[in-house]
Amino acid sequence: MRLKKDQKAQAILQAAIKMFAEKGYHQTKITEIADTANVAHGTVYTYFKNKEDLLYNMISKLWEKLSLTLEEISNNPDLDPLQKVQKMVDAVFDVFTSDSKLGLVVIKEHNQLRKKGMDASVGEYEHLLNSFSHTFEQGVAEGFFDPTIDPDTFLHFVFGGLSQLIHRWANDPRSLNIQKVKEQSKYFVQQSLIKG
Amino acid sequence: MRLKKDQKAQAILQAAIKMFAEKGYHQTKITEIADTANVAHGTVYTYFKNKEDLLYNMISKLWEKLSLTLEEISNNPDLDPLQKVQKMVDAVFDVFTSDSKLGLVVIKEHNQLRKKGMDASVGEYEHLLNSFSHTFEQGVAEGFFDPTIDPDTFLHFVFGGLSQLIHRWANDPRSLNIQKVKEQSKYFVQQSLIKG
Amino acid sequence: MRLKKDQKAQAILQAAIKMFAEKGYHQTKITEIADTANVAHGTVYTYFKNKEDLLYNMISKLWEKLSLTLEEISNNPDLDPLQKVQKMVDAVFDVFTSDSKLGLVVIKEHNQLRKKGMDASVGEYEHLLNSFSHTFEQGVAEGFFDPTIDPDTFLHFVFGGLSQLIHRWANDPRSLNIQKVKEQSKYFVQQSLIKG
Amino acid sequence: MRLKKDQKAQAILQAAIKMFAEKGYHQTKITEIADTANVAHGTVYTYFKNKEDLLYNMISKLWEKLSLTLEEISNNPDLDPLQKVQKMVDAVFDVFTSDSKLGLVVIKEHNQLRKKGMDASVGEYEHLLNSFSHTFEQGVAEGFFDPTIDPDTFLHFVFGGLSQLIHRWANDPRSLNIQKVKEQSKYFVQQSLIKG
DNA sequence: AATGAATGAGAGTTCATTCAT
DNA sequence: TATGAATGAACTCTCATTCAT
Repeated sequence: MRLKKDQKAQAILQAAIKMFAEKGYHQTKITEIADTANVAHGTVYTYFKNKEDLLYNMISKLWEKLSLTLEEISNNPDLDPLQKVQKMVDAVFDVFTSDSKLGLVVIKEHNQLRKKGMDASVGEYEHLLNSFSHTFEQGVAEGFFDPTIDPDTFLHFVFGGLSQLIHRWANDPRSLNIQKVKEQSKYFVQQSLIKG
Repeated sequence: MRLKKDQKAQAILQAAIKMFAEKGYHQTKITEIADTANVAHGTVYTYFKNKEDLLYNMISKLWEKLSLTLEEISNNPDLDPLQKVQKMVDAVFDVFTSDSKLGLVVIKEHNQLRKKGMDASVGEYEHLLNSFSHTFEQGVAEGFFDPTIDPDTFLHFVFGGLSQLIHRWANDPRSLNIQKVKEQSKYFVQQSLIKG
Repeated sequence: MRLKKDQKAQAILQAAIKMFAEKGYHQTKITEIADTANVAHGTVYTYFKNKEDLLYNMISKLWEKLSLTLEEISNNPDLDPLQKVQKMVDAVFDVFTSDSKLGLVVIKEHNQLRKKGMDASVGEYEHLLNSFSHTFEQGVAEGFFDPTIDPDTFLHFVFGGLSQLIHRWANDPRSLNIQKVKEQSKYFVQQSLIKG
Repeated sequence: MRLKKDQKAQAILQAAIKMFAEKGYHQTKITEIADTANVAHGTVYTYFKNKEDLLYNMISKLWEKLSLTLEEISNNPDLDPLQKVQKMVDAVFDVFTSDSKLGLVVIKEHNQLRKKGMDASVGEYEHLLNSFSHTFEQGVAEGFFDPTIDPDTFLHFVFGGLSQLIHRWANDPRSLNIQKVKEQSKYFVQQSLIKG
C-alpha cells in the first residue's frame, strides 16, 4: 500500500515534469498533468498541495542531488582543485541530462523561482555555490588558479553557459553531441581558470 | 497632440518593460501596464495589437540593435579577431545594461519565444550568431584561435554566461559591479579562445 | 452648405445600410460604417445620436414609404378590392427590392425592434396593417373575399411569406427570379382570398 | 449524481432557450443564462463548448425533430398529397409551439445562422425542403396541385408565413388563438395549392 | 463641423482549486 | 483515497461613445 501511494505520486510528478518541460510551467494545465498520469485531476491535490508545489518538488529534488554531489567532490581529498572543477562540470551535465526533461524544467523555471519565496530551493542553489567557492579558493591557495578571478562571477558565468547548452540540447537532442559539448565546456572552464 | 502620440506609445512600452522585468510576461496583467503608464487599459490596444505584440515589440528592438552592432564589429577591418570578440562582449553588455529592465525581459523570455512563432525576433538572434561565427572562423584562419573549439558550442556557452551575469545584475544591481563583471567576462572569453 | 450636410448624412446612412445588410446590425462596427462612408468614426455621431438611431432612421424611412403607398392604394376608388391587394403585394416587392440592401436590413432586424421601444417605427407598421384591413373588409363587404378569413392572420401570413422570399432573394439575387416570385406571390394571395 | 448530470445540462439549455427567446442571442449574457439556471457561470462551460454551441444545440434539436416528422409524413402511403401538406403544416405548428420559447429562438436566429457555418443545422433545413418538394411533385403528378406553382417559391412563402405567425404568437400568446391560426394557415395553403 | 485618441464598461472564456460523493 | 462536477476569480480584448483639439 505504501508503495502504491508512492507510485501514484511518482506518476503524477513524472507527468508534471514531462509537461512542464514541453510546454513550460504556466502553459501546462493541471488537467493535462492528470491526463498524462492517468488519474483524475482532483487526485493531483491528494499528493501535492498545489501546482506550484509540484514545481517546487521536482526542482528541489534535482538541486539537492546536485548540491550533494558537488559537496562530495569538494570534500574528496584524492582530487586536486582542477580535477575537482572538471568533475563538477561533469556532475552538472550528468544531473541535468540524466533526466533531460527535468533538467529542462529546472533551467527554464529557475529564474522565475528566485523571485518567489521558494527559499528551500534557492537555498540549495546557494549551497552549491559554496562548494564551488571552496574549491576555487583551495585552487588559488595551492597556486593552480588565477587569483584575479572573482569566483562568484566565474561561477555564474559557467552556470549560465552550461544551462544554455543543456537547454539547447534538451530541446533538440540531435542538434548537439552532448559528449562533445561536455568536453568543450570542461576545456573552456580549465582555460579560464588556470594561470595564464 | 504633436509629440503626444509617440510619447504615449513609449510610455506604454516602458511600463510594459518595467512590469515584464519585475514580474515576468505571464504574471503581468494588461491592467498593470496601463496603470503604470497612467492610461486606461483600452488605450494599450490603441498602440499595440495585443499583449504578445508588446513583448515582441520590445524584444525585437533590442535584438535588432545588438545584431546590427555585432555585424559592424564583425566587418570592421581595423580590428583583429580577438579585438572583435572583446568588442562583441562589450556590445552585449552595453546593449543589455543600457536599459537593464529591457535586458532582463529579453533574457527572461528569450527561450519562451524560441518555442513560439516569433520568427522575426528569432531571426535576429540567428543573424547575431552568424556575425560571431564569421569572426571566429577568421580568427582560426589567422591562427589566433584554437581550431579545436566548436564555434556554436562556444557561442551558446558565452551567451549563456553573459545572460546569467546580466540577469543577476539587473535583478539586484548592487550585488555585482557590472564593470568588473564585464572585464572578467572578456578575460574568460579570451582565455578560452586563444591557443593554449 | 445645407446640401453638403445632407450629403454626408446620406453617405453615412448608405454605408450603414450596406454594412447592416451584409453583416447584420450587431456584427457591424461603427468604425466600419465610417470607413465605408469615408468619414472619421466620430463624425457618425454628428449626424446620428447613436448606432441604434442609425438603424431606426433607415427602417422608419422604408416603413413610412410603404405605409404611405399602401394607404394610397387603399384609398384609390378606381380599383376593386382584389386589384388593390394585388397592387399592395406589388408595392411591398417594389419597396423592399428598390433598395435591396435596405430591404434586407428591415426584414432582418424588424422583429428585434418590436421588442425595443422603437415605437415610431412600429407605429408605421401598425398603420400599414390598417390599410390592408380596410381593403380586406371592403372586399368582404363587396362579396369578393372569403369572410371566414381572419384579416390579421392573413396579413401576417402574407407579410411573413413575402419577407422570407425577399430575404432569400436579397441574400442571393441569382437564386430567385424576382419577377416570377412576385407573380407567384400575387397568385397565392389571390387564391387564398377569393371565395372558394 | 445519477440523473443530475443530464438535469444540469438540461437546466442550462432551458435557461438559454428562455433568455435567447426573450432577449435574442447577442443580447443574452452567459451570466444571465447561468443565473437563470442557478449555476455558476463557469458551469455552463462544463456542458457546452461555448455560447454558440448552446445555440446550435437547441436549434439543431428542433430541426432534426421537424425534419424527421416531415419525412415520415412524406413517406406515408396512406395519405394523399393534400392530406400530407395539411399534416406538414400541422407538424410545423406542433413542433414550434410545443416549446414556444425554443420555437421563437429558432425563428429569430435562423437567418443569422444561414450566414455562419452552422452547416448541420442548415443541412436539416434543406432536408426538410426536400420532403416537401417530393410531396408537391407527387401532388402535381397525381393531378391534385397546380403545376404552374414553383415549389421552392411556395415553400419559402409558406415557411415565412408560418414563422411570422408563430413568432407573433410566441411573443404574446394571448394575441392570437393558435388553433384558429393553424386552421387558417392550412386553408391558405390548400387554396393556393389546388387547381383553380 | 470634423477628427480620432482615449476611455472603460462589459463580454466570453479559462482553469486552479474545492468538496460532496 | 479517488473522483470530476462545480465554482468564480481573473484575464484578455472589443467597441460604442465622448471630447479636446
